[in-house]
Amino acid sequence: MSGSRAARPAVATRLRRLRRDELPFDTVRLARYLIGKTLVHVTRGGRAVSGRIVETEAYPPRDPAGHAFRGHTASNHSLFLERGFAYVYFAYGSSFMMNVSSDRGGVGAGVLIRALEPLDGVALMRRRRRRTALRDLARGPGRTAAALAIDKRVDGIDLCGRGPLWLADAVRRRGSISISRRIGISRAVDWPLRFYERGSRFVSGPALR
DNA sequence: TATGCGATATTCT
DNA sequence: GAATATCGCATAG
Repeated sequence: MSGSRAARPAVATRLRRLRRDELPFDTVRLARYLIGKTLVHVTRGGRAVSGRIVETEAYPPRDPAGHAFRGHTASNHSLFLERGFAYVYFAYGSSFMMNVSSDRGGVGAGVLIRALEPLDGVALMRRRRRRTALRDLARGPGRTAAALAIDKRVDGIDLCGRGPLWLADAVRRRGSISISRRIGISRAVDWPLRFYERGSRFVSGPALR
């Protein structure tokens, strides 16, 4: 039931925030780098919700499947920021999705955050996501945004700054990284640009192994 | 577990 | 008007 207010200690708010100079410029390297790191969102009331990043997808410069492919527009502006900013968009009439901008300013590229292993604020995530199993709270990009209450309001925010949404160090050493094709796209479908922690039950897509 | 399908809003054509 | 970096429910096996 939702009455589990056994407030677990907030792990993520004690983690060191990532500095921009630690983030790789290269989109693929950034996508790999982010596996195992922590994403934290503190909303009104100071409640922290966080998770371990277990799945990412790279959308490098000149990628036909990337939202920046047709050039700079008002809606994809955040993809053109320097690395470490949030690009949030709304798709399919129901889901927000978050990217971490990559590469240098003026270059449109980013890393889609596809799945998290919940850490802090599980009760709050459950409330936002309805009665869902722990495994499904943030398994998929739309679910991740919903669980963390990520929407257009945080588009363009600096994930290496002092704002309410940020990237932090890993809570523990990560497992090895597996690679696959990306999910849900129709162009450049064969490019091996999806990365996930091998064996994690919190990864989206068909059950692994 | 796997597959299929409808819903839904924003963006670009 | 078409397409979409998805989700949740339904159904079958």
